[in-house]
Amino acid sequence: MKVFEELQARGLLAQLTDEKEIRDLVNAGGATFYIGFDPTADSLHVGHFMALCLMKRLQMAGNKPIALVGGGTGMIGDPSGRTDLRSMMSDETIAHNCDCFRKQMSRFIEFGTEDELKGAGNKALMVNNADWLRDLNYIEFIRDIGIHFSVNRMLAAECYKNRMEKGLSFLEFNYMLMQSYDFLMLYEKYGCNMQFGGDDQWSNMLGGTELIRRKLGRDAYAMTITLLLNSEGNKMGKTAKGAVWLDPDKTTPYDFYQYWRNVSDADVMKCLRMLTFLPVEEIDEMEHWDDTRINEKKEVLARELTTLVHGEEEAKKAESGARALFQGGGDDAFVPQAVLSEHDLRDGLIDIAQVLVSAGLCPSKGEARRAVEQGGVSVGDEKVTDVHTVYEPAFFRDGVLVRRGKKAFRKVFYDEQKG
RNA sequence: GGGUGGUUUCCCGAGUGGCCAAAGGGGGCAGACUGUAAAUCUGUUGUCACCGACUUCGGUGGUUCGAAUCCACCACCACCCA
Repeated sequence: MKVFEELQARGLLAQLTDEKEIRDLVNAGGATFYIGFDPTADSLHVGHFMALCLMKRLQMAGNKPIALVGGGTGMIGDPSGRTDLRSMMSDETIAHNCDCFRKQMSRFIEFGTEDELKGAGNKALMVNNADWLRDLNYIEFIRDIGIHFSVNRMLAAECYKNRMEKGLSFLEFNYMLMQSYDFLMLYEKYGCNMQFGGDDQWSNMLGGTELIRRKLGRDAYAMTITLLLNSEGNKMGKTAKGAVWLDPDKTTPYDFYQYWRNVSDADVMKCLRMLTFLPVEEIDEMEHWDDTRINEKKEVLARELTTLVHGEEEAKKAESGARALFQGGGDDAFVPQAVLSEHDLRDGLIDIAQVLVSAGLCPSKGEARRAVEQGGVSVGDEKVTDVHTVYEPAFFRDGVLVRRGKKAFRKVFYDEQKG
């Protein structure tokens, strides 16, 4: 199976400007393609994951990837799918975020130099559109680029529609022009003939192919990836606490593993297909597993993805920790830990609410107290029923498993040296 | 530039002088049922030294025994007219 067919089989492809051309180019390894990333945070998250995988797959098939970070467009903010104005960022923040992106992306794709990209190889390149957007001359820009855009057509575009009610500033309205200009620049500089992106980027991407056609009379192609939505129709990778990050300091490998271990039944197969690198045949096979093995599927999903992002060792630890907590067995050395210190003591003792808060299991003592009152807390094997329960620090010397609710665990230690 | 309406707790949204830590819904959390799923039901949802105290209703001042509620100014937003 060639790449294109594989992508298709995994249900990754959403819209394409020219299916036949794209298939031939991509399968022959003849594409130099780019995907844009807005540097809105200092880590990539699950929402970027599919794009990374796509880059990896295409690079493995011999195509040349360009990762474009939107240092320039990031200063404006893409109005697509948003209902409010995105806050602008300082240069330093953007530069820092770009660095972080590069580091994380290196796990997936192989970067090289500019010359390598232009030459025969297919090492990836990372570029920043601030390099050409920043010093644009307004008059020249609107004369050379702006003239090719029809406001009427832009307003009809999906990405601006939902903003028509809420209000859309001229600043943001320019986003499409800049993204189109990016494509044009990359085409001229590196012969970049294809752009990929999330399905919500479709209109912006078309803007680019059209601009290239008008300015240069050449064909360029665009293709979007299906947005990964859960069965409720929301973007995946978001939790109540925010995004699921790829950075282990922002989302621990254990939590990352748990996120996938807990996807709803309805979403498992879709995730396996779209996100993992397991052979399509193997996934097709899993389709026929009977319902009792649903949890097995979830484990496969969680293990595969955690391995991709954090490495095999971390994935094993996360799995082992999870098994220790939920199924007995596994090794509880890998359960997330927390350390209490002298600061947590009151009269030489520590109360249950403080334990929960210090261990990061509850955000406030009020909530901690409530959790206890509602019977959701246990320490060791004992369910805690009294809010006023106190412990000797020595009790935690060798680590005690503290549990809040069904899924939040922490192995708690006491160490007076710490802090 | 002119006019009108608005800014409430995580979100939406009630509240127009004391009975307001503030209705209702969503979301979150906990419990029951389960499969670390979904659905459903129940409880809960500002903070703390939690029978009590403290802080919150765009900002700053003011009126009042007492303000989210009244007044003044400022900021921001939406809609209409130019």
